[in-house]
Amino acid sequence: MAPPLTKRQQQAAATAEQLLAAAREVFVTRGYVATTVGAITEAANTAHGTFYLYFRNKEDVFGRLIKDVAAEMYREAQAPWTGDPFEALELAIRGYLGVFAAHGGVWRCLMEGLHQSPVLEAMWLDVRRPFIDRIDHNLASLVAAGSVRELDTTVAAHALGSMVEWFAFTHLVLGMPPAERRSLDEVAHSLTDLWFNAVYGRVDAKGPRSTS
Amino acid sequence: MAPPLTKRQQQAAATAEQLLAAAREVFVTRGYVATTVGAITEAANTAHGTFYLYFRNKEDVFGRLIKDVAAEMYREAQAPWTGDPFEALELAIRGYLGVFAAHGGVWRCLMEGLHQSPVLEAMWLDVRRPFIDRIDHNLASLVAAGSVRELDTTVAAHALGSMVEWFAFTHLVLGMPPAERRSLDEVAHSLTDLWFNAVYGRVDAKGPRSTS
Amino acid sequence: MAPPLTKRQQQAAATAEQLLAAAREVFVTRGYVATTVGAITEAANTAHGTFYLYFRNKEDVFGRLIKDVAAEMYREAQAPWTGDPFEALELAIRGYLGVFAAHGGVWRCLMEGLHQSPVLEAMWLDVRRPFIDRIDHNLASLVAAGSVRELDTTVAAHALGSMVEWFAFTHLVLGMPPAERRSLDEVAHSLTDLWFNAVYGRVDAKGPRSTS
Amino acid sequence: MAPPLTKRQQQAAATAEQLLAAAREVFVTRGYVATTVGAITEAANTAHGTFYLYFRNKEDVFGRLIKDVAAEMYREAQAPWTGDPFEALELAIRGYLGVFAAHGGVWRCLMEGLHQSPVLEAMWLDVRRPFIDRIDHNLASLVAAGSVRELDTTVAAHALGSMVEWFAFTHLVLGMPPAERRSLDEVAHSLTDLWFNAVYGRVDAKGPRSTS
DNA sequence: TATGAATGAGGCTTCATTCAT
DNA sequence: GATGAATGAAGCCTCATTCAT
Repeated sequence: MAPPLTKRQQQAAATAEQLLAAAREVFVTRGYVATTVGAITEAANTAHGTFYLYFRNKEDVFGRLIKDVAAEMYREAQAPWTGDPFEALELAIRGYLGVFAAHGGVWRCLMEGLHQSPVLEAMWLDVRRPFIDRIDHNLASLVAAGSVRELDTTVAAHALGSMVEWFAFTHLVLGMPPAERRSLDEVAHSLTDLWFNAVYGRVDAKGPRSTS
Repeated sequence: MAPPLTKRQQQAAATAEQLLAAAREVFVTRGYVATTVGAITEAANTAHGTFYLYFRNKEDVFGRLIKDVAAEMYREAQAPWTGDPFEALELAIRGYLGVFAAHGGVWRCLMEGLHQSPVLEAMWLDVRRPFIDRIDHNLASLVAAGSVRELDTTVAAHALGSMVEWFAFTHLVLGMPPAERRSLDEVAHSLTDLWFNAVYGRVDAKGPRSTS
Repeated sequence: MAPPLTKRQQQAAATAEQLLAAAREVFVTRGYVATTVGAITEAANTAHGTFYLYFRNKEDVFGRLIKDVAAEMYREAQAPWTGDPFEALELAIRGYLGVFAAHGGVWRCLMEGLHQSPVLEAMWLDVRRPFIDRIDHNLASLVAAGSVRELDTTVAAHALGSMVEWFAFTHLVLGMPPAERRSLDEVAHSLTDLWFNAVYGRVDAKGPRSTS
Repeated sequence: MAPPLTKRQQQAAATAEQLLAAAREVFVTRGYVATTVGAITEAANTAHGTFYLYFRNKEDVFGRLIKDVAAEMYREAQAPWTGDPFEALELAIRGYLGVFAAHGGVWRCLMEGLHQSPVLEAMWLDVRRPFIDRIDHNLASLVAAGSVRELDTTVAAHALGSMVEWFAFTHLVLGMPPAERRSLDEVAHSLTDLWFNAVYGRVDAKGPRSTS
């Protein structure tokens, strides 16, 4: 099954891995812009030139890292979404926040790199898309089933995704105040509450008075 | 009251203004990282060295710009919030989106610069705070008045603010798809609908199952 | 007579040939300086290191190529030089121009490489020498036979050789204007006319004034 | 008349001159390809970065040098071309050879650089053109006056120019044998003799027999 | 023989910052 | 105040060459 690797190929793979790991390390600690190829090779204990055997440049390594890391993160963040809707949602949001808290450095770097090249921007949007699409799909099912009011599911999916994502970023990565005084569980509960009402709410546009 | 300015001081003030304007221009078109002091002085038609008479470095000018520009933008984005709650909210959100659409370059640069130094990060959070605080305050009033259910108004304020902010950024600045097929008004309406229900919703956690 | 080659030796010879052919190809298309060992091995479909099994470095391969290629070209350019002197000369010159036109890339590279190392310079001069010597020899015969005036045949040989060579290079390789509007035959005729008169001319230094 | 230069401008001009002189020195001794910006600034006793204040890169300095130096050389090589035609021609050729002998290093470098970029190639052709044009023009006058037979003056001008140029290069710069045993005067005389006969010759194409 | 991963020297270019004018 | 020439550190990238497999 596994292609038989020669010793050379193993060596090479190991070097690539070493560089990738070093790159991740350096990116996380110094940020995207401040990271230099020299810093990466130094951390990887390889010659400077070795880097260019495996990557075209900084953007290139970062791109590969994004694909690996971000995909892994969005995956990790996806709870099963079965059983009681509220609980399922809460679990998912809690998972997402957990990932953010655990991989803050990566996330911060990703958010930074995003601005440094159209390629990385596109890459990020690509990695993020499935996450949003999943929300969209779920909302569409609910609307189709008549469980929730008519709504523009695509905009809603992006908006709700953005809510959690940007809240998580500003609080868990940038460390804004509320996060400090509340547990992840409390925050997750609040976010779920908002999301849940935003979706299942029956308040019509003319105001709260008509609420059942 | 105002101390009479000497000719020199007027000159100096004019030069500073010139540099500031040029910096804004350059930051917006090239982005934070790609902007160089040389590009700014060139755009300002001043000598390279003149820059350092007024600013310590790039971070310094940018900091001053943030204070001016971002504050102005968050201010511009604030509708009066009177009359019918839904309409007031919609107006506010619509205003916010409008500002984003109009000043995309500034926002993009702001979001980018944010990641380039702790000082700028703090500055951005400072500029942003009043915007969130205002939401928090409004929510708190509603809760106090019993108009809406009990909720963690601070977390909610951050979450809702994040929702609009990050949605606006990804769509109006990065140009994600939904924005292309919907008018600002439509998007504003959808966001308002979500926000409104999130706040005024009465769906309790155990509820939706019974609504289906 | 020929020592029977082992399988290995055949292999090796084939590889060397492959590299040589690839080198020629690459040199012609990229020029001497721009050619890298990597480009050669890539074109030859061999490992990078294999190159060093057969050549010391770029200069080395190029040297061998010169010997093969340039000698072949100078040979190709030599018409038999029998029969009517003018026609023989014209044929020879026409042949020379033809070779230049056909192998422009090789010449260009040769002329370039020439400047990159004393060794290559000497090599080129060596390859070129027979070509000049032949002219010298022919001129000497003519002088000895009294068919042409006394002249420094060696200088004349170099001068006339240079005339054709450099004209051919500037026009057929660098593409200077006259070449574009004249056929090779026309140019060859003009050159032959000049050469012929230069050699067979009887105009003495004091003469032309009386011809006017 | 002279624009009054401030001290600063004088300084700057001096630096530029320093760099230019250093560049010339380095180019001549190391050749075009082997010359590095670092070597130039070192020779000029300036910081590495200073170079880029005055030139875009190596090609750029070289281009400016060509314009200065080569033009100067072609100019120096132009004798008045009056009085006795043979003597005038001999003088011109002698001057040309003298220039080559004196500025061999520059010429060698020029011939080398020529191959390293289309821009430099074009530049060389431009500098050279007037030299060829002048010959063409003179030949055309002679033909018009009936002093010489009908001939393709343009091709002849290029050919004769090439003869002297390439002979000079191979002998005075590359140091081919004949130059070592003959004085510049002797060589000039031989070249003039060839040129003169090539132009004023009346030998018709069918061979020496019909010569007057 | 052949391979190709690894090395590291070397050249290029940009720019923030200083300082004499 | 304003100028702009000069500096030199810092990053980028390429390649010739070696050597263990």
